[in-house]
Amino acid sequence: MTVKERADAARNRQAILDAASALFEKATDPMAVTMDDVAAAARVGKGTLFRRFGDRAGLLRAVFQTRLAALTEAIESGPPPLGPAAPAGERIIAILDAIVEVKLNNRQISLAIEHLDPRPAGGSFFETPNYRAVHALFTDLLAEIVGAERAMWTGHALLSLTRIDLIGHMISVEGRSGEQLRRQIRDLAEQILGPGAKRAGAHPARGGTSRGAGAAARQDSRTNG
Amino acid sequence: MTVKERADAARNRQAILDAASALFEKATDPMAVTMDDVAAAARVGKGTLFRRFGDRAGLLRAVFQTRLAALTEAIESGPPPLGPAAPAGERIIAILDAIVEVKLNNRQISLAIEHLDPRPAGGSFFETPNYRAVHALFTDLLAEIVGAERAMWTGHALLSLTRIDLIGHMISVEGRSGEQLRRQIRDLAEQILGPGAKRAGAHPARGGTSRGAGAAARQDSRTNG
DNA sequence: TCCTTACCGGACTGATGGTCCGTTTCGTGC
DNA sequence: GCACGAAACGGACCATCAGTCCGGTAAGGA
Repeated sequence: MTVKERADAARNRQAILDAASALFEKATDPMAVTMDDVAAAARVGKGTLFRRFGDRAGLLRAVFQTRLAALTEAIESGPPPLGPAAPAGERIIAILDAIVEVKLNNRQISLAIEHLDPRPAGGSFFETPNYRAVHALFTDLLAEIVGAERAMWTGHALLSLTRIDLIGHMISVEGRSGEQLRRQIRDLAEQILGPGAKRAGAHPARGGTSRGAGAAARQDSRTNG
Repeated sequence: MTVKERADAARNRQAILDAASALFEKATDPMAVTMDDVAAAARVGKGTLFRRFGDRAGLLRAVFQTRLAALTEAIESGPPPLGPAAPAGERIIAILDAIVEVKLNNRQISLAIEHLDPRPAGGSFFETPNYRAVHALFTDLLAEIVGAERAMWTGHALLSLTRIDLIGHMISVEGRSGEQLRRQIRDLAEQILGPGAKRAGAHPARGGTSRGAGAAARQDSRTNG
């Protein structure tokens, strides 16, 4: 971003994102979409593909990021219940639910992303910028509800309810509906948050993120993927 | 098992299991242990390896099964709190804790198993005999505690707390101790089970698994892997 | 001891992520 | 317009593996 991206480069980036997006949408098995497929569909050489996105993981994350744009925006600066003005408990539940919704609408890509090899240094999904950001936000919000001591772990636990392979299994194999599922997650989350959920953080300090809540909430909260 | 396995076949099977076991133990990255490595270490040809175990997944499961033998036995017919005589709530928590323990003691293999490609039909980890069995058992026990309606989902939720990638992340990246972690899981599980945990199923019908509890408890409960 | 049959092993294949480098295109200074 | 260096392009090429094939071997019953 220091210098302007060349026109052909920009064009190709977009072509690749579009092609990949379409391919994953169609695919019934995300692992079946190969890098060659994407390159071919985008009418671009493999070299180009890899230079722009580094590796398969980079491409997947880039594609997913576009699907998250709206949610990210809503969390960062939208109105309640997703936005910063919402009471902590409600906000957590709303975000959790929104994450599930996005994942359901983008099942293949989500699956591919959560299933990436933990091999490449710092790639274990939990170290993804997306995951770290939501988890940081959750930790922050949870501190008010379950106490700082349990906040981090509770954050992980809540997010683990949204894992796409589990969700996918319940839908495909157990025959549940998306609605049913979201309600169940919601209910369990409420139980985990406990009776304190409705009380705590009922009204954050006027005028934005002050207090401790600032630390995590300030960093961009690209959503968990 | 219809006819007796030939002597050399048995010898090779054992050699392969031992070699694989050792390799995974040593490895820092489970995906780095290739089938060729295993074959070489076991002093056996690849053909032999694949005929015996079918594919990588089969080998991994076979190896893991050996690590689970004790726990499986304890759950199926051991004394409380793991065995059938324990009150449902306590039993669930004990099993959950034991699963975490086993996974921690076999981190590499666990990681490899939970990270298998969902591609091959019926391979999504949730459809693994191991997972299905524990989940069935949990569902059965949970019916008494949270009601039949929520039993299945609660079972999944509890088991998702034991996923090795999450656990591994908390230990390696967040620097938690195994003890700390097990306590946290235990606490959260108790909260999820709710106040009913201690009450329900306090004493199973005398003389073994009668009533509804039988259905799932009866099938061998190789533990979640 | 002989013969059938299951077993063995390692060369070979196919798929795929990722690299290399000669060629092409962009964008800027003249 | 034009020339030119930098940046981007593209697809042949490479390395790595899971999984297959089949000629050779040896277990173990008759």
